[in-house]
Amino acid sequence: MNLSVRHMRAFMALATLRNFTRAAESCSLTQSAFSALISNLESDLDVKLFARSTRNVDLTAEGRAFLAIVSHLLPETERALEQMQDYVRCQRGRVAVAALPSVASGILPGLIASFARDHPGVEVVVHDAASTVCVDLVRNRQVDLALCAAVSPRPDLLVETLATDSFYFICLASHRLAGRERLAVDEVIDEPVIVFEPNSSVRQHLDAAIYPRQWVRSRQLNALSTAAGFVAAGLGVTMVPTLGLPAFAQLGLRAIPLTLPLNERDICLVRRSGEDSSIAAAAFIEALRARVQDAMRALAPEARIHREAR
Amino acid sequence: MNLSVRHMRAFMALATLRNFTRAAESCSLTQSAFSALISNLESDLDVKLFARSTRNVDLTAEGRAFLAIVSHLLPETERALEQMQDYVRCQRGRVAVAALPSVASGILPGLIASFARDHPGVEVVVHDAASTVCVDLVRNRQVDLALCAAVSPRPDLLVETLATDSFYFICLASHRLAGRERLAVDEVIDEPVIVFEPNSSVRQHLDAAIYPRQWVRSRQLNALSTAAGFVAAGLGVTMVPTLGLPAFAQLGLRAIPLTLPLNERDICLVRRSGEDSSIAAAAFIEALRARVQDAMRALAPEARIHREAR
DNA sequence: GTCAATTACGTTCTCCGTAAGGATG
DNA sequence: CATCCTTACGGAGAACGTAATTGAC
Repeated sequence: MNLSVRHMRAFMALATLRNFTRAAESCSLTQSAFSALISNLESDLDVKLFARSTRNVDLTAEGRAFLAIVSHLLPETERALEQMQDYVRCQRGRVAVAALPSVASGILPGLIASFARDHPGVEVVVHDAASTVCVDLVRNRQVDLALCAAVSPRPDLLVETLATDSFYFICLASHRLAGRERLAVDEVIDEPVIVFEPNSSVRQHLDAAIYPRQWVRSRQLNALSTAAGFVAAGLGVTMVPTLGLPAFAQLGLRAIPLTLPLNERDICLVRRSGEDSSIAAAAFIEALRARVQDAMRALAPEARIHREAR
Repeated sequence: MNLSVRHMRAFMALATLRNFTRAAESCSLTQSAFSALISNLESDLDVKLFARSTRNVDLTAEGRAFLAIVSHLLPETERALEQMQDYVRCQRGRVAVAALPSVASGILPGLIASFARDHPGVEVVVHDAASTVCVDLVRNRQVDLALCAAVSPRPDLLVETLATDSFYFICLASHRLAGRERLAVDEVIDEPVIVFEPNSSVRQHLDAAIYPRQWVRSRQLNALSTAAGFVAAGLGVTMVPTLGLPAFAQLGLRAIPLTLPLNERDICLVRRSGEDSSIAAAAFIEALRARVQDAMRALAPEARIHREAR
């Protein structure tokens, strides 16, 4: 016995309308095809479900029992199919994303908000972590994708550069370099700077950028916002990429574009290779590709000044 | 989309075994047919459910969602089909029977007990009522069948005589006729008898049997058991059919076969014509036909004496 | 080279629609 | 005779099996 949704729909139509001709219409079938369908259902179940005279159609006792069953089963089945269509239309699902703290705070909020508008019902979970942790989360299948700094190529990973980020020198408006439009590395190399922890991707990029030279370190901190407080309090200067700028958006601070030997820091999308993304994850990646560059441009102080000028 | 049990079973098999060849076997299909089946399911749902390399089969994210759905839906559907099979195998259902009190108390208990052994899960409901009420219950579809006295033929009723019943003269062992093997109507016509209510089928048959003559009525009662008490207390004699004898099975009472002009009282099966019985009702009727005569013979005092003698 | 899934292809069976048949009011 | 369900029949498409093909270890 191979009961199908078609069988149940036909049965329900006939049980409700008690008329083959109209039930057939409601199923978009000819009366004869519909008759055969019901007849097959009956012989498959090995039960007469309808007592039909040429003039009247009525449920048998067993037909009433089947009606009681199908009344529950059919809606449940159709709900299940609807649910699957929601996955296909990307109105249901789950995307887990690992991201560097700067990415998570800088561009994900706006991006997730607009993704949620297009795909209500899709849950987006964000893990913020350092680059190496992000990559491990991808490899362990704890997340669908990661947004982090460039990683060494591995056969099980698919890495794609989504955007490039550049660095800014952060100081008080009263600092001697505060009036400059752009700075070169040699102009700031002797400045004691507030640096971040060695495993942060910002620190790693900055260290690598001037290797084998080294920065003059005044302090070492963890969070961007802490560094912002220190700079605002006149306790030093620092350097951060565009994505880190929102933490420094407070009065009295200047962010000046900085030219480094290794000037661009890649923001990469990392996935497992040889594995298709879920529909929801694919849609999220599509949204990322479409909007990451714009989102980053919006964070640059030039853009901000431009916006304020309007 | 026409999801069927076959689809769900195939999906569950593959999701469980993660191997096309073995899943195909478990569904009694060749590997190629099974592959096509899964492929059709995917294209019907418009979702890739399995990520397959030539070496490995794994669920996709959407496949896992479908698994969660089907894990509930399939067992429920199979339970529903099982339930229908129970109706077919007559292990589930309901039979409503209307019967004369004498039938209900005389032969139905044993018959229902043996029917229940063969058909556990089938509920048998008994309405005991006078013949005319029984017939109305059938016509109003409140019961599937009635066991009652002969009724005047109607086009909407199907009447079948299942058994014939004969009458007995009931008296104390000390009564002047107590020693007789058989009595004729003339021998008891002048005896004041305890009669039953005019609409009882026993009364109607007894009155009709000697029409236009009439019985000498000493008392009029309703229940057989009441009459038995009266006779045992020496308050009179009465006459009942075989089916009424169990109520008089007490010490000191004699039941003597009586020959009346209208000697046989038909016990009829009454159904609605032009309508098939439910499977359960049909089985009950079958059991009735097979066992009613034996059940009635077992009630006759001759049989009882015979049993006691062994 | 072997195991496992897909593709190719011919047969069979099912499903559907047109059209004729039969029962009932 | 009009209505409504069933049966008859032919064609389109689906399902299945055999067998060849592709791909990964």
